[in-house]
Amino acid sequence: MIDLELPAGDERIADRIARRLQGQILAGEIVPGEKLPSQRKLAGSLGVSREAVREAVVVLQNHGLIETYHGGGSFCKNLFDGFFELPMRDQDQNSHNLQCQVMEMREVLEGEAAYFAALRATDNQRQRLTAEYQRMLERGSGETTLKKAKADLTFHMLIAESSHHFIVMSISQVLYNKYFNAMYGVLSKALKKSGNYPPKIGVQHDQIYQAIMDQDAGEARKVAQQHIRYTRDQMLD
Amino acid sequence: MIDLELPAGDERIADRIARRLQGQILAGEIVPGEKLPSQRKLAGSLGVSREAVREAVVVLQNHGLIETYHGGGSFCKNLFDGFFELPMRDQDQNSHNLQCQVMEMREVLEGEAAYFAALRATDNQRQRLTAEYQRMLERGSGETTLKKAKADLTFHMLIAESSHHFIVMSISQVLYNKYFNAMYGVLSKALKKSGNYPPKIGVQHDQIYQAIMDQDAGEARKVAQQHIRYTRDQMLD
DNA sequence: CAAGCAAAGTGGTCTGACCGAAAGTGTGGG
DNA sequence: CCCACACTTTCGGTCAGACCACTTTGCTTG
Repeated sequence: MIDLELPAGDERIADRIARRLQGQILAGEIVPGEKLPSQRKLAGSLGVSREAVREAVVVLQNHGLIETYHGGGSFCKNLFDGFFELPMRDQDQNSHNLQCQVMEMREVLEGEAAYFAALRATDNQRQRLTAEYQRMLERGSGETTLKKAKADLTFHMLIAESSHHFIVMSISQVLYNKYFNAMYGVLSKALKKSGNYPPKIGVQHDQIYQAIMDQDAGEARKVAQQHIRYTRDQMLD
Repeated sequence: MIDLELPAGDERIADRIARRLQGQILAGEIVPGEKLPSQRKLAGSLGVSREAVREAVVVLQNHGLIETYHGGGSFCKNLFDGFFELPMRDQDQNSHNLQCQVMEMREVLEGEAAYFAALRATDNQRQRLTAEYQRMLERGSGETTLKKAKADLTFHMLIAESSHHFIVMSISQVLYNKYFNAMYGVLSKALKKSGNYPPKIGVQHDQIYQAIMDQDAGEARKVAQQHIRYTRDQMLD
């Protein structure tokens, strides 16, 4: 029986197993495509119950490290397989719902961020905003959706920082960090609908940029909200 | 026994349960911080084994939606917890700057909360809102400022819950829990200026209440924002 | 009213079992 | 010799019941 008592004893056994297997995968002891030992064998060799192993398997599934087939076994996943199909997975009602909620929050949040950024952005932040905006213009097309999404995120995050508003910034960070996938999904949907990056989005980015530069806070809020609302509408059927 | 056969039958039961619970969380049926039914009760009410429920719980844990404690139960997690951590002493809560920012955030946040509450509040929530509103009316004066602040908080939190908007609810909770002192400070200042509880606040509460009851979402947002803006103005010198 | 203790509630783990799907095995006929 | 078919084994999915450890609750007692 293999010992896995190394970590603190107050950790769930399933998590210890999951960590152990994940370590083996990352260390290359288990190669992508390779079949894992059956749950019963793992349970036996580790000296734990099968349920503990099963919960560990669920953890690794959710981490995207393994795939299991009823009657077939569990297999180490190639992390690059399906890497480019990420946006369309999770097309269930829940993720659609979450995407809606994120965009609804962004509408007011980025409105405020733009408002305060117009009022309080420092010269340095104005320069960085200009630089980032130029980069977005130059690259324009010919980029992957993912890169566009990241550029979009950087632009909006810069605005949030420029707002000098602790709470707006904090919420923006959480939203961007935790729900990037949801936002990315929105962008993908919008892209698939209109064929390519809607030119209107470029115009809206320009309006936001100009309003902030002109220190026209009210206008900045208005166009920022319009921008998010437009993106959200693109997503809806 | 509750039916969860809706999705394709080839999906694991645990995933169906996880999706169901996630839906309830996003829809605001389970509020951040709220305790979930015990695994045994869930298993019983859904007509499945406890192991299936346990695996669903593991899924939601990995999604960061719930937290479970040995012997304590599982709780819906507030995803925004811990992100507003900033070295902040208690007296900082009285800083003019922070109070301003809290009220600025509240203005948009409670606007949205009222908007969605008008659209989606359940009958039960309408009743509770009515009851709470009645209590505020009856007690009117003769209370300490602290109690008024708490009643105010309860009223607004009830609206946030009625929004059935996971993100709006989460942010409201964090704001109310973390910055209650700051909000209390605002109210104190307003009180000291005008001598007593401004009657206009009562009128505004009534407007918000009525708009939600009338399911007039746009009006609800407008008057809620006016209410916060008015309170904030009272605070300013 | 407070402190301490017993009971109930709850998650964590184990055992054993059955089902259906997939994979492996052997046998028969071409 | 190879292929097709049926049988057996293996495997994951689900269920039932049990026991342990920890937390919460509530009641008793000082």
